[in-house]
Amino acid sequence: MAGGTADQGRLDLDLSTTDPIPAEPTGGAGSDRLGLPVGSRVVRVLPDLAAIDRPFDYLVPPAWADDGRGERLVVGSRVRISLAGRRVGGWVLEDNVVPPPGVELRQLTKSSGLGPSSEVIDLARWASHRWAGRLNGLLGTASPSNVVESLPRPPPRPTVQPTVNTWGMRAFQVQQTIVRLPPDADVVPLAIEAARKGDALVLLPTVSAAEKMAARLHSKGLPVSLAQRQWAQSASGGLVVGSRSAALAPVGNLAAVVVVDEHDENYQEERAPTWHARDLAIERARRAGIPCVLTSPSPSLEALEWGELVVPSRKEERDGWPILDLHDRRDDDPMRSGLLGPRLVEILRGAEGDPVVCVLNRRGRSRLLACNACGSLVRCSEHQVPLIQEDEDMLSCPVDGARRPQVCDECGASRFKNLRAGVARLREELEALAGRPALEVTGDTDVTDGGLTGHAVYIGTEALLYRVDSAARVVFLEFDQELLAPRMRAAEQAMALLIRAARLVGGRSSGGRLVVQTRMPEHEVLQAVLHADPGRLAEAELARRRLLNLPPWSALAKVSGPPAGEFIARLGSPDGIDLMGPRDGAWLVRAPDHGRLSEVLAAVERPKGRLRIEVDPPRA
DNA sequence: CGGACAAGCTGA
DNA sequence: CAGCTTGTCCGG
Repeated sequence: MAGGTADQGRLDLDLSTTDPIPAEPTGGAGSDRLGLPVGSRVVRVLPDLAAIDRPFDYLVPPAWADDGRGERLVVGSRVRISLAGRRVGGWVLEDNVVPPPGVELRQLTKSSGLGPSSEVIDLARWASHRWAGRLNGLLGTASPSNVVESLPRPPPRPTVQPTVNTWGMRAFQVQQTIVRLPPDADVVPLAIEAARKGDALVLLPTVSAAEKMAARLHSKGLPVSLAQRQWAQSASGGLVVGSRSAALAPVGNLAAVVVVDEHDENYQEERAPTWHARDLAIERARRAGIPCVLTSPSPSLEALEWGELVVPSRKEERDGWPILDLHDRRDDDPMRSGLLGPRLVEILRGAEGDPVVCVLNRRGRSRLLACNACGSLVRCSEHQVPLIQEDEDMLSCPVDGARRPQVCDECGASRFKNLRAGVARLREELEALAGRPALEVTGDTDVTDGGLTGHAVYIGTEALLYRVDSAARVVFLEFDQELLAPRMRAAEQAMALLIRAARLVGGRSSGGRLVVQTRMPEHEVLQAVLHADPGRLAEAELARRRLLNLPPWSALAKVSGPPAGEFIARLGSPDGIDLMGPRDGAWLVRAPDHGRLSEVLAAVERPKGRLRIEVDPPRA
């Protein structure tokens, strides 16, 4: 991203730098001065090499003008170039440029077919600035995996009946809508409504969800293509369905965008740049002036801030959430009960149906302590996170390291119980209690295509929720570590787990029931599910973030890697920017908004080395 | 990224 | 000081 902002007043330390000279807007006059044949065509090409984020100029071979290749070569086209003696791929970023004087141009080696449109390239440029990363990775995501020489004929416009669904109709009445749908709601009507607008993009959090959606829309006679596999067909038009990467897919004449389950963390790229498909979809729709509809059972704060909330009827929403059984572990004898509360016995024996899926997250190293006398969790009164027992009688806060004596805030007792237990032993206890075998599912348990079947009781981490297709009951053995995880989005992430589980058991109208063992039954995540009212979570979370000046009230970036200190030093202390850290070698940069954050990050000359910048850090 | 070249390290 | 390793620079 050479396009640094001029108003940042970056010092020119070295006047002899050979930055690429921007093309003169005056056109190709004076090419004789460069020793080029008059009329030669020069294009600016970005190499497809991870380490190079700078374009180079190449001559279009004159012979291409005669055989049609020259005409097909446009901004976005994939080409092969010779760079520093080897052949690499690249994208044409600009056409008819005036090369900087004094360099001997090489010719393009080969034309490799179509690439992203200039609209998508501009969108990718925006994203590379927004998430402070390189352009070529985004262009790779936006490009076909094989050479596409031409596009198929656009599909005929389907004739689609308007939906009779109330929220389906309301969704597209304004340009920016977030539709809050219960977990068991079917979003096909929204996709169909989008198809009525014209060519449309439908995003889902995973490839398999996208495949299922595509199959269903196809069976309704709609012209569907999967963005991942059918680049050319997507580019020709129709309904384009895909996961995160589809935010950059070509779509004929894009007329509407739908993002299903926008709260899902799969929409964010894990590697830097940590771009978010929901935000990219929003920006894409905004630029095109077309409607964008997001859906979620529990919309993110970002989505709520962005669009107009559409809510189904109270009855429809309530029926679509399962019943939540809260097992308050504070009532249990803290000396004797482990992770298996007394009320689980009947469920594990199958009295309420099979299969029973038991979830226990072992992520995180910190132990969870509960008071032996009153059963309350031991946590920091300031940061609300669980305290860690460091030595015999001192507790420390993982957020700021403050230490305090080992005394229960609630009742003054000083003996605590470690709530974490070995999972292998837990399975045995589970089997003993259930009176039948239980299957432990770990990351490397093999799963047949259709998901796990054939067992009555499963135990595993949250990954289990992605391995099983349906369940009679999902039991969260220890949910408090999710609620209290020392991460900004812990509550939303805990909610996402419950949504996932809700889909396995179905809505209350069809008998769906979740079981959560907790010592915090009043927590807003649990209350929101209990009352099938996600607004309770959003309201509490928004207030909490406001208090701490966290997103969406501000914008964050995490800077890490060996050169992070140098980067932060070069950043200085610009207006409105807070620096926090270092913590484990990483700094947090906070700005009032993303515009300012991106601007500040782009103004710093990056020190060399493995610097990692995560805008909207997923684990902050 | 990967090649070119320069600057450091080692061993007789 | 040759011969090798490690680091830095740069590509049209």
